[in-house]
Amino acid sequence: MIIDNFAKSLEQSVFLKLEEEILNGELKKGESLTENSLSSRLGVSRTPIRAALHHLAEEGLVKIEANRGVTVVGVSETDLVDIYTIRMRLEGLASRAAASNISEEDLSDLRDSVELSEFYIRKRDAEHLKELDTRFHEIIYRASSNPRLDKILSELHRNIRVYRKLSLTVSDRLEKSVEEHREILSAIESGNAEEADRLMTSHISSALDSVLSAVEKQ
Amino acid sequence: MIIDNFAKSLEQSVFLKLEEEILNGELKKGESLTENSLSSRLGVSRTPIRAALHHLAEEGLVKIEANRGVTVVGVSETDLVDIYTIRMRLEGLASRAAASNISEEDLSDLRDSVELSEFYIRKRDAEHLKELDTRFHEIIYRASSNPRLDKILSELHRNIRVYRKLSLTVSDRLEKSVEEHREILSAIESGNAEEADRLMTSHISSALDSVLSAVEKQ
DNA sequence: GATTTTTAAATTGTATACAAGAATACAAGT
DNA sequence: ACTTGTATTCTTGTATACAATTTAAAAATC
Repeated sequence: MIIDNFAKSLEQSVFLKLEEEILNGELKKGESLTENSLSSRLGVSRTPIRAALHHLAEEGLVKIEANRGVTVVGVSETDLVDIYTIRMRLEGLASRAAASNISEEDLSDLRDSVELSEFYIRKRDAEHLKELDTRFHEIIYRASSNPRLDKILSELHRNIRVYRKLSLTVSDRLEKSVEEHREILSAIESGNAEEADRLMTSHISSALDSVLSAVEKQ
Repeated sequence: MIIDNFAKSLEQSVFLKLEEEILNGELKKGESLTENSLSSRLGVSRTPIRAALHHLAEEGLVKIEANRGVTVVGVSETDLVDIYTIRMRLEGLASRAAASNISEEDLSDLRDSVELSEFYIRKRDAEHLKELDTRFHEIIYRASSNPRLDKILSELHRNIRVYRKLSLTVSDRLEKSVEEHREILSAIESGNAEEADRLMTSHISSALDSVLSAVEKQ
C-alpha cells in the first residue's frame, strides 16, 4: 500500500504513518523493523524511511541500535504515569504563564474551544469533544510564550493520544473535563496565575486517574 | 558504570561538531547553512550531514524549512530563562523521585560526586568542579527512574552548557552550589522527597540568578 | 524605468549503489 | 553434543546520482 500523501515530504508522511501504526498497536512493542521491508511496504526508498525512523527515535517511540537496527518501543503504562507526572508540573507552568501572557487572539480561541465544548456536551458528540480537548491544551501550550515548553508538551501530548481517547470514555469524564476547562479559562481570563497553575495541575491529575482506571478495565 | 561510547558514526561526529560550533557561537544565530558547504567543509557526504541537521532541528538548535534550507537558531537569553523555568519544575520532580527510588549504586555515585566536589573546592579546581556539577545533575536525572524526564532534562542541560560555565565563574557560586548539592544529597539519602524537591527547585533558581548576572556583565 | 516572464543556477528531497558491520549457517575439530 | 572458525547473507552506514523545488538573474514587455 502507498502512504497517505497530504504531508509535504515523504519523510513526513512516513513519520506520521509509522507513528500512527505504533500508537495504534499495529506495530507491536519489541517488534524489529528493517529499512528494506518498510521501504518496500510503503513504496518509498530507504532515505525518507531512515529519516522518519530517526525522528521516531528522538520521540522515544522506537529504539535505534547502531548497525543493529530498529525496534518498536511504544508507550507502556509505566510511560503513561511518567508522562502524566511530567505534564502535571509542566502544564501547571504553562497555565501560569498563559495567565500572565496570553494574547487576545489566543484567549479568544480558548473561549471558543470551551464554548464549543459545552455545546457538544449537550449534543453528546464525543468525537468533537476529544478534538476540542486537544485544542484547548495546545492553545495553552502556545500561550505560555515558551517555545520549548510548547514543544515538550506537544510531544508528550501526542504520545499519549491513544490513551487519552480511552480516558474520555470513562463515564462523566467528558463533562468533568469540560467543567475543569471552564474553570481554568476563568483563571486565565482574570490573570490569576496561581489559580491557573493549581487548577491545571489538578486537572491533569484527574485525567491520569481516569486513564488508569480505563486502562485497568481493558 | 556505563562506558562513554564515543561517536561511532559520522552522523554522530557531525552532530557533536555542529552542536559545539553553535553553542560556542562559531556558527552565529540567523546564519544559514547549506548541506553542500558543510559537506565539503567537514569532508563527509551530504547524507550524514542531513541526518545531523535533522537531529539538531529536533533539539531546536537549528530550524529547517522545507525545500528552503537550514538556519542556526542557537540559544538566546530568552531561551535561557525559558529553560531554567522548565528545569526548576522538572529537576524538583526528578529529585523528589530520586529521593524515593534511588538505587544504592546511584546513591553511591552521588555521594562520590559531592565528596569529590568538596575536595576540588579546597583545591580551587574549577574545571573539575564544572564537570562534577554536570555529573551530579545527570545522576539525579537517571535516578528519577523516569526515562522521559531524564531525556528532557539531559537535553535542556546540554543546551545551556555554555551559559552554565559562565554562571559558575560568578564569585562564590561554585562554593554555594556545592553546599546546595550536599543538602540535596542529604535529603535524598534520608528519603525526604518533599525536601529534595524544594531544595533542588531553589538550587536551580539560584543558578538562574547567577547565570543572568553573569550574562549581563558580559 | 518599472514590472512581469522566462531562464538558469543553486539547493533541498529522493533513489540507488556501494562499503562496513553484525547475524546466521555450517563445517571442522575436540 | 559442543565449541570454534569461516563463509555467506542480511542490515545498516555512507556516497553519489538524479529529480523537484526554490531563488536569482536575465530578458522581455509595458
